[in-house]
Amino acid sequence: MLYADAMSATLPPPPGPRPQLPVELLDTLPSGFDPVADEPCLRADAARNRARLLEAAARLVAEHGAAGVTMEAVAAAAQVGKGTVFRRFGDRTGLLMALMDHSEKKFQAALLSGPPPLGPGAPPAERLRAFGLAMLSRAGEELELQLAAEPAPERRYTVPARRFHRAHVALLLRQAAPDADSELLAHTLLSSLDPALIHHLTVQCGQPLERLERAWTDLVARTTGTAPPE
Amino acid sequence: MLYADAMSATLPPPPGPRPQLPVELLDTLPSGFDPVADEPCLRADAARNRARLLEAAARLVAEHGAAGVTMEAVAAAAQVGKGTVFRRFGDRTGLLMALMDHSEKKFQAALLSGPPPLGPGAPPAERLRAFGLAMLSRAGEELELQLAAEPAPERRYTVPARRFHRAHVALLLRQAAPDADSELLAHTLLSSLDPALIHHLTVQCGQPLERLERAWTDLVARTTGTAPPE
DNA sequence: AAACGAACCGGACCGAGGTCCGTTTAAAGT
DNA sequence: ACTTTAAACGGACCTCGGTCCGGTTCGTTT
Repeated sequence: MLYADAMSATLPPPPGPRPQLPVELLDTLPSGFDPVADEPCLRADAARNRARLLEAAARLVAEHGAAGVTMEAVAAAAQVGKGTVFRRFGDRTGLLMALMDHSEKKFQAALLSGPPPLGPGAPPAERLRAFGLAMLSRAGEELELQLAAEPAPERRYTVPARRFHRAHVALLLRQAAPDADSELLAHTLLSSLDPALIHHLTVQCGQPLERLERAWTDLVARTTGTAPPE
Repeated sequence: MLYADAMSATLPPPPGPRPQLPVELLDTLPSGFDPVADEPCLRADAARNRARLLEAAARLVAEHGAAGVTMEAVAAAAQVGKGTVFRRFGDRTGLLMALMDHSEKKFQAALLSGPPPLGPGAPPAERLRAFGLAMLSRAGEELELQLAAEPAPERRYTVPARRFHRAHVALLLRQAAPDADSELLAHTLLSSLDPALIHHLTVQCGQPLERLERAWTDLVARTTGTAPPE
């Protein structure tokens, strides 16, 4: 199942060789859990600092907004050296994405094994519709973080979370629109849920979320050729 | 005509009040041309430095790629102070976009008054198709620059060039798919021509441009409900 | 021609992301 | 307990985008 690949960690294993084990659930599970991958098995101090850093970062977001999350500030707030932040999260984007990891993993779980129509059980077109609505709803909550966490253009489409979403949408499309290029069409559909676009439409243009929801529903109907639900 | 608005200059007039005159063609015309707008009427030294800077920037792109275009390097190469670069172009993104202005203006002219199917005269769905193919072709040429010129997420959808494209696509959609939310659908269609996506698919995934072209054609057909041209 | 003011110039300066490398330390082996 | 080693640490350091402000220049007005 190619889902597994996309489920992988936010941060690519930076140092050392790593036996392939894509699924990483480190901070929802007791440390030392994973019997195969050793990447999540951080040294005691490293794990402690990682937790500290995430907590500090979250606090900074709450207090000063995402723009206030400076690598130096996070390091200071966690009483840790700056280098440690970069070693753990790679770069600012990595840190911000790690901050959203919980929410993302929960979402992915809902897609894979939650109740329909988001999870399996509903017809593909309807699951697609539910997917978009869920994404819009998520954006409503952590839009600022999603914006701030946007990686450089060259990396944007290789972010694990996005690859997962793409694989999910492509899978549904393959069933709902068998004659289309589901891979590329998945890209297109996902693009219309881009946080930057949502921000532009809602915050900058003052459009209500409902309009975006209607547009998504309509888009799904058009591309899959199914009739829109009234 | 709401085209006019989107045709406006790459850089918003930073200092002083400006009588509304949207169309700006400054560097294709002798300076001092515009009888209404005074923004393009730069002082002699300013105009000279602007030209120097653009030339220097273009040379740097040619020699070291877009990544080599450092504001300081450009300033040095143009034998000009760093502050001057920022005064003229606002920021790095502004400079890079100015570098693409010629090509963009030509493209816009082709859309507005060029020969069909890109220009007026062809049925809307076909013009849409031509638009996407033209965008893909353009991306093939100056992809690197387009990537480097990508603005921050909050500004991405307010860039004049993009607003123009959006208005154009929305106009065509209003005819080709009257029952859709043409504004939002325009956003969606445009997103699938995003330089970052094109880069990802062609450079990183090695997909041939033809596949993207087919996907675009198919997408237009699906969303407008018209039959795809065989 | 002289004076005037707005626009422009330039480079010192700042903040933030990211790198580097000498030092420390956790944990595995003896 | 002692050695060893790979990993983690931390903060000095670098680069680059962006700001600021005192000095200069262009174009105009009298």
